[in-house]
Amino acid sequence: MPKKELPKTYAPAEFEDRLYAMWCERGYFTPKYDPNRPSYSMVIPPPNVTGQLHMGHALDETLQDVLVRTRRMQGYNTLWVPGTDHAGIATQIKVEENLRREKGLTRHDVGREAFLEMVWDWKRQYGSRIISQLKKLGVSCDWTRERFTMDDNLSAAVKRVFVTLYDKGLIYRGLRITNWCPHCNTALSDAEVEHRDEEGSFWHIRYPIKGEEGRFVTVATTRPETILGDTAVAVAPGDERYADLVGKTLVLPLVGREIPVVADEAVLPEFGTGCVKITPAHDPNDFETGLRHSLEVIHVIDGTGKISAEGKYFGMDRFEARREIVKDLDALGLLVKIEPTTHAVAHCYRCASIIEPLASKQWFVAMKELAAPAISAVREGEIRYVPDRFSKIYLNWMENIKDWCISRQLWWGHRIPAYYCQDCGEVIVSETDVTVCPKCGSHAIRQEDDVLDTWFSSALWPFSTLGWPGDTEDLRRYYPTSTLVTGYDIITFWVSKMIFMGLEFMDEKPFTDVFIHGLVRDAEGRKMSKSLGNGIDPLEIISSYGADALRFALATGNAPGNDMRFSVEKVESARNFANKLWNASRFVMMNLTGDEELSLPSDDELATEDKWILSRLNRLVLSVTENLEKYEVGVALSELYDFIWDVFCDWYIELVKPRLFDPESKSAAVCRRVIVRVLTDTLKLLHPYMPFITEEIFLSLPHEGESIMVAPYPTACDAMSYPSEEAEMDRVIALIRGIRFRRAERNVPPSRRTKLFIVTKYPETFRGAEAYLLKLASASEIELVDSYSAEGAVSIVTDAATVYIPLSDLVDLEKEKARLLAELARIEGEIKRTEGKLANEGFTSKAPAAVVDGERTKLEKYRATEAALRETLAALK
RNA sequence: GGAGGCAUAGCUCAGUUGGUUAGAGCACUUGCUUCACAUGCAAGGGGUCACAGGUUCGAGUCCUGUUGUCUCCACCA
Repeated sequence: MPKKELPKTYAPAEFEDRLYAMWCERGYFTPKYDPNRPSYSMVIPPPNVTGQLHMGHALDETLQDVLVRTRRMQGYNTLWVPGTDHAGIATQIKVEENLRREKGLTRHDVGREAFLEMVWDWKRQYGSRIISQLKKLGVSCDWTRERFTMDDNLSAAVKRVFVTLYDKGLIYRGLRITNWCPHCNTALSDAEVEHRDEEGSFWHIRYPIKGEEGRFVTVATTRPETILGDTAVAVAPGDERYADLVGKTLVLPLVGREIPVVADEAVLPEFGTGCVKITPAHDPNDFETGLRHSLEVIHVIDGTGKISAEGKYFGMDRFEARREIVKDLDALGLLVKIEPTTHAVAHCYRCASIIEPLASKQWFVAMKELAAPAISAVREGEIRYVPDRFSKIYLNWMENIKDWCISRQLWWGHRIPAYYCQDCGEVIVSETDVTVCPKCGSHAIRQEDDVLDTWFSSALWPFSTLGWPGDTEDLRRYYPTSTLVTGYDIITFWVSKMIFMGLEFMDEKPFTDVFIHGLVRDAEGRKMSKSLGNGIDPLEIISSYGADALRFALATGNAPGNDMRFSVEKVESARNFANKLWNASRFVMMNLTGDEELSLPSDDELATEDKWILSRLNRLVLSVTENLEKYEVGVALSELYDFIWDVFCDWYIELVKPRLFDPESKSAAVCRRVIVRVLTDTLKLLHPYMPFITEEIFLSLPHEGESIMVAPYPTACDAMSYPSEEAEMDRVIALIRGIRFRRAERNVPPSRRTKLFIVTKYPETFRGAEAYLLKLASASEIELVDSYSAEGAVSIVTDAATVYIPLSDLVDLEKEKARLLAELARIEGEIKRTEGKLANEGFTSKAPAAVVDGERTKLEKYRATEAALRETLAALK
């Protein structure tokens, strides 16, 4: 392998795109299936096809890529399926807005066919944008398997599922109150509605009792305009105040309709006036009440939010009508009072319009039967949420589930495969187009106009992307998938639906682990949003700092499931880390001959610090691997950070510089092999997090294989464990730190090198450490002595050694004594505490042996330090 | 109304089944143009782990309550 050199500065823009193109060209992202190896598969949570990459995606994809790249290096058949979602409402609204802006037209002006063609055009134009943005992040999805929820095969899956559920009686069509958005002009599922507390008014209105001149019933309402659709007034069954009213007839003000007073258990006597006006067509509770009392359903507001009831208010906007009606009631003397109140108002999650509850015919999935296995799969641990607390959220929702409204009055989406015979009224549900009525033979067939909820198709994503309803190799190899990575905000929308659909149609869970992460917030903790304008564009971060720095910033410093604050400072810090690694690698390369053997030297050739770093590396491998198994992505990464920066750069490299600067020596040759191994293994561990920089360095180092991406992941082994060398180096490091501290405290300039007199019971260790002390502790000379007169010297006492630095000009005898006494007092405190612990029966008998041993070792060290301190103090007198 | 999260250094956050003297990054102080890196090196200061009880040999960690804060769910007209 020829010697290569890295450019002086870390400039990610110069190699990230090049490396990504190389990986793609070589097909590394596409698994080469080996039946003897286990599979690890994931499906991407499909971003909206017309969307743009935001920080939430960046976090989600980074975490997935970390898992996938690790498994791939570990030798699994690793598949990560990418794709996009057609995102019904979001996409349709975008195209509609475009149409209005450019041509001043609505979708109705151009018609269904032409409009859909426009959406497809839009999709063709912008659908690849989010994909290319994902690629900038470095994600290792198998692009040969890219899917779209409206691909032919995925649409076929949707039809198959719809028809099957319908045939089983689990899909039905019914008149229900649905959340209607007058702006988007469609029904919404409960999940698509956001409730916000708002200031409003409580209007108390009198309804005259028929035949009893001057007697009224007073109702309280927050929506007086719905009075037009009232078909009853209800009171609580046991309410004595109104017991005599039940069964009487009221005359509806402004309308004149006669309506009954009924007793209904849904009424809370203590709330409002205890009398509730019932508007079955425009309120979910009232609808239910209406069913119980066979009340008429009278629509008075249409889908655009305008009054549809004949009469004075016809055609008015609902809020205008409200004002008019209140005014008119007041004029009639029927308005008793207006009470200010706060109440939850439903808004469309897309356009924020106030939702109008509307009774209409919609398609529903009956959820009870489907939910049961989905509940037990999680309850029995077949599917595991990480962190576990999210299973509570899931179960709570699943156990209280209501039927799922799946029809949407949109054009963009999967058109419901139901057909109506115009002649005999037959409803036909079929996977194939229907042109003839099977019942009456009529050709007057019309397909349902509505399309399905977007989540209907994404619920099938884990198996539809693998080829279902076909019987494919991919399904056999990669289903169920291993891990689903997503944010907690989408558990009820999506995760839950995949679970019951997977169990129903595959007879098997769609994934084993659900790894949940939090939301990315801005530096002030606010949600990033377009309207606030506080969003940070991941692509801008990538172009200024590199994808690796962004990935690092997102993957570190927060625990699973917790929200994180994102700031440019974090990215800068990540970039600095990359730069550190870059420069350490440059240093290593500068000192290589380029033809180093990649095997490690034998044990007896290794220096103490070599064994120390190899042993530390071995522990790092173990710990990083274990943490990744537990999805402790952030912990694993911070361990890598500490190892690379503190252990490798600040200590190992500094320790071995003298050896490397004498390139002809045998010792240098040994060191070169060790340092290449340590750096390479560290790069491999880091690669899943920072794929680009690690690849760029890996390829510049002497290496085996053509890419770090497909290099085997390091494994820990006992042969690489050197506990006694670790202990030895720790003694030396502790002493060097002590010397540096005292020198800094005494303001000894770095240029002033000093002789060290060392008293120790580990003479071999410190004789062997002479070179380290000369270099890292600004020593001019080392002498091991049996004792030393402390006068005129600064002393450093550790449990392993006492060092005296003759600095008579800088030493204040009294201060030195006071310092040693303070140190002694502290150590004595520690001894007392530790002794107390060890004298405690309960502790020694109940605590684990390792903990007790730890305390004993500690005590020994304290005692050694105490003895050394006393000796030094004695020598001072 | 129900459920859940969070509360640890000036700031942002780690702290994995309870077990050394509670950690990191940023910020701060001091000293360094040391030939990989000033996007750096060395050293340092800084915490009553929100509060009150409890369990335990031992609690930042487990339990109960209180306070503050955020989020989700929910039809009180």
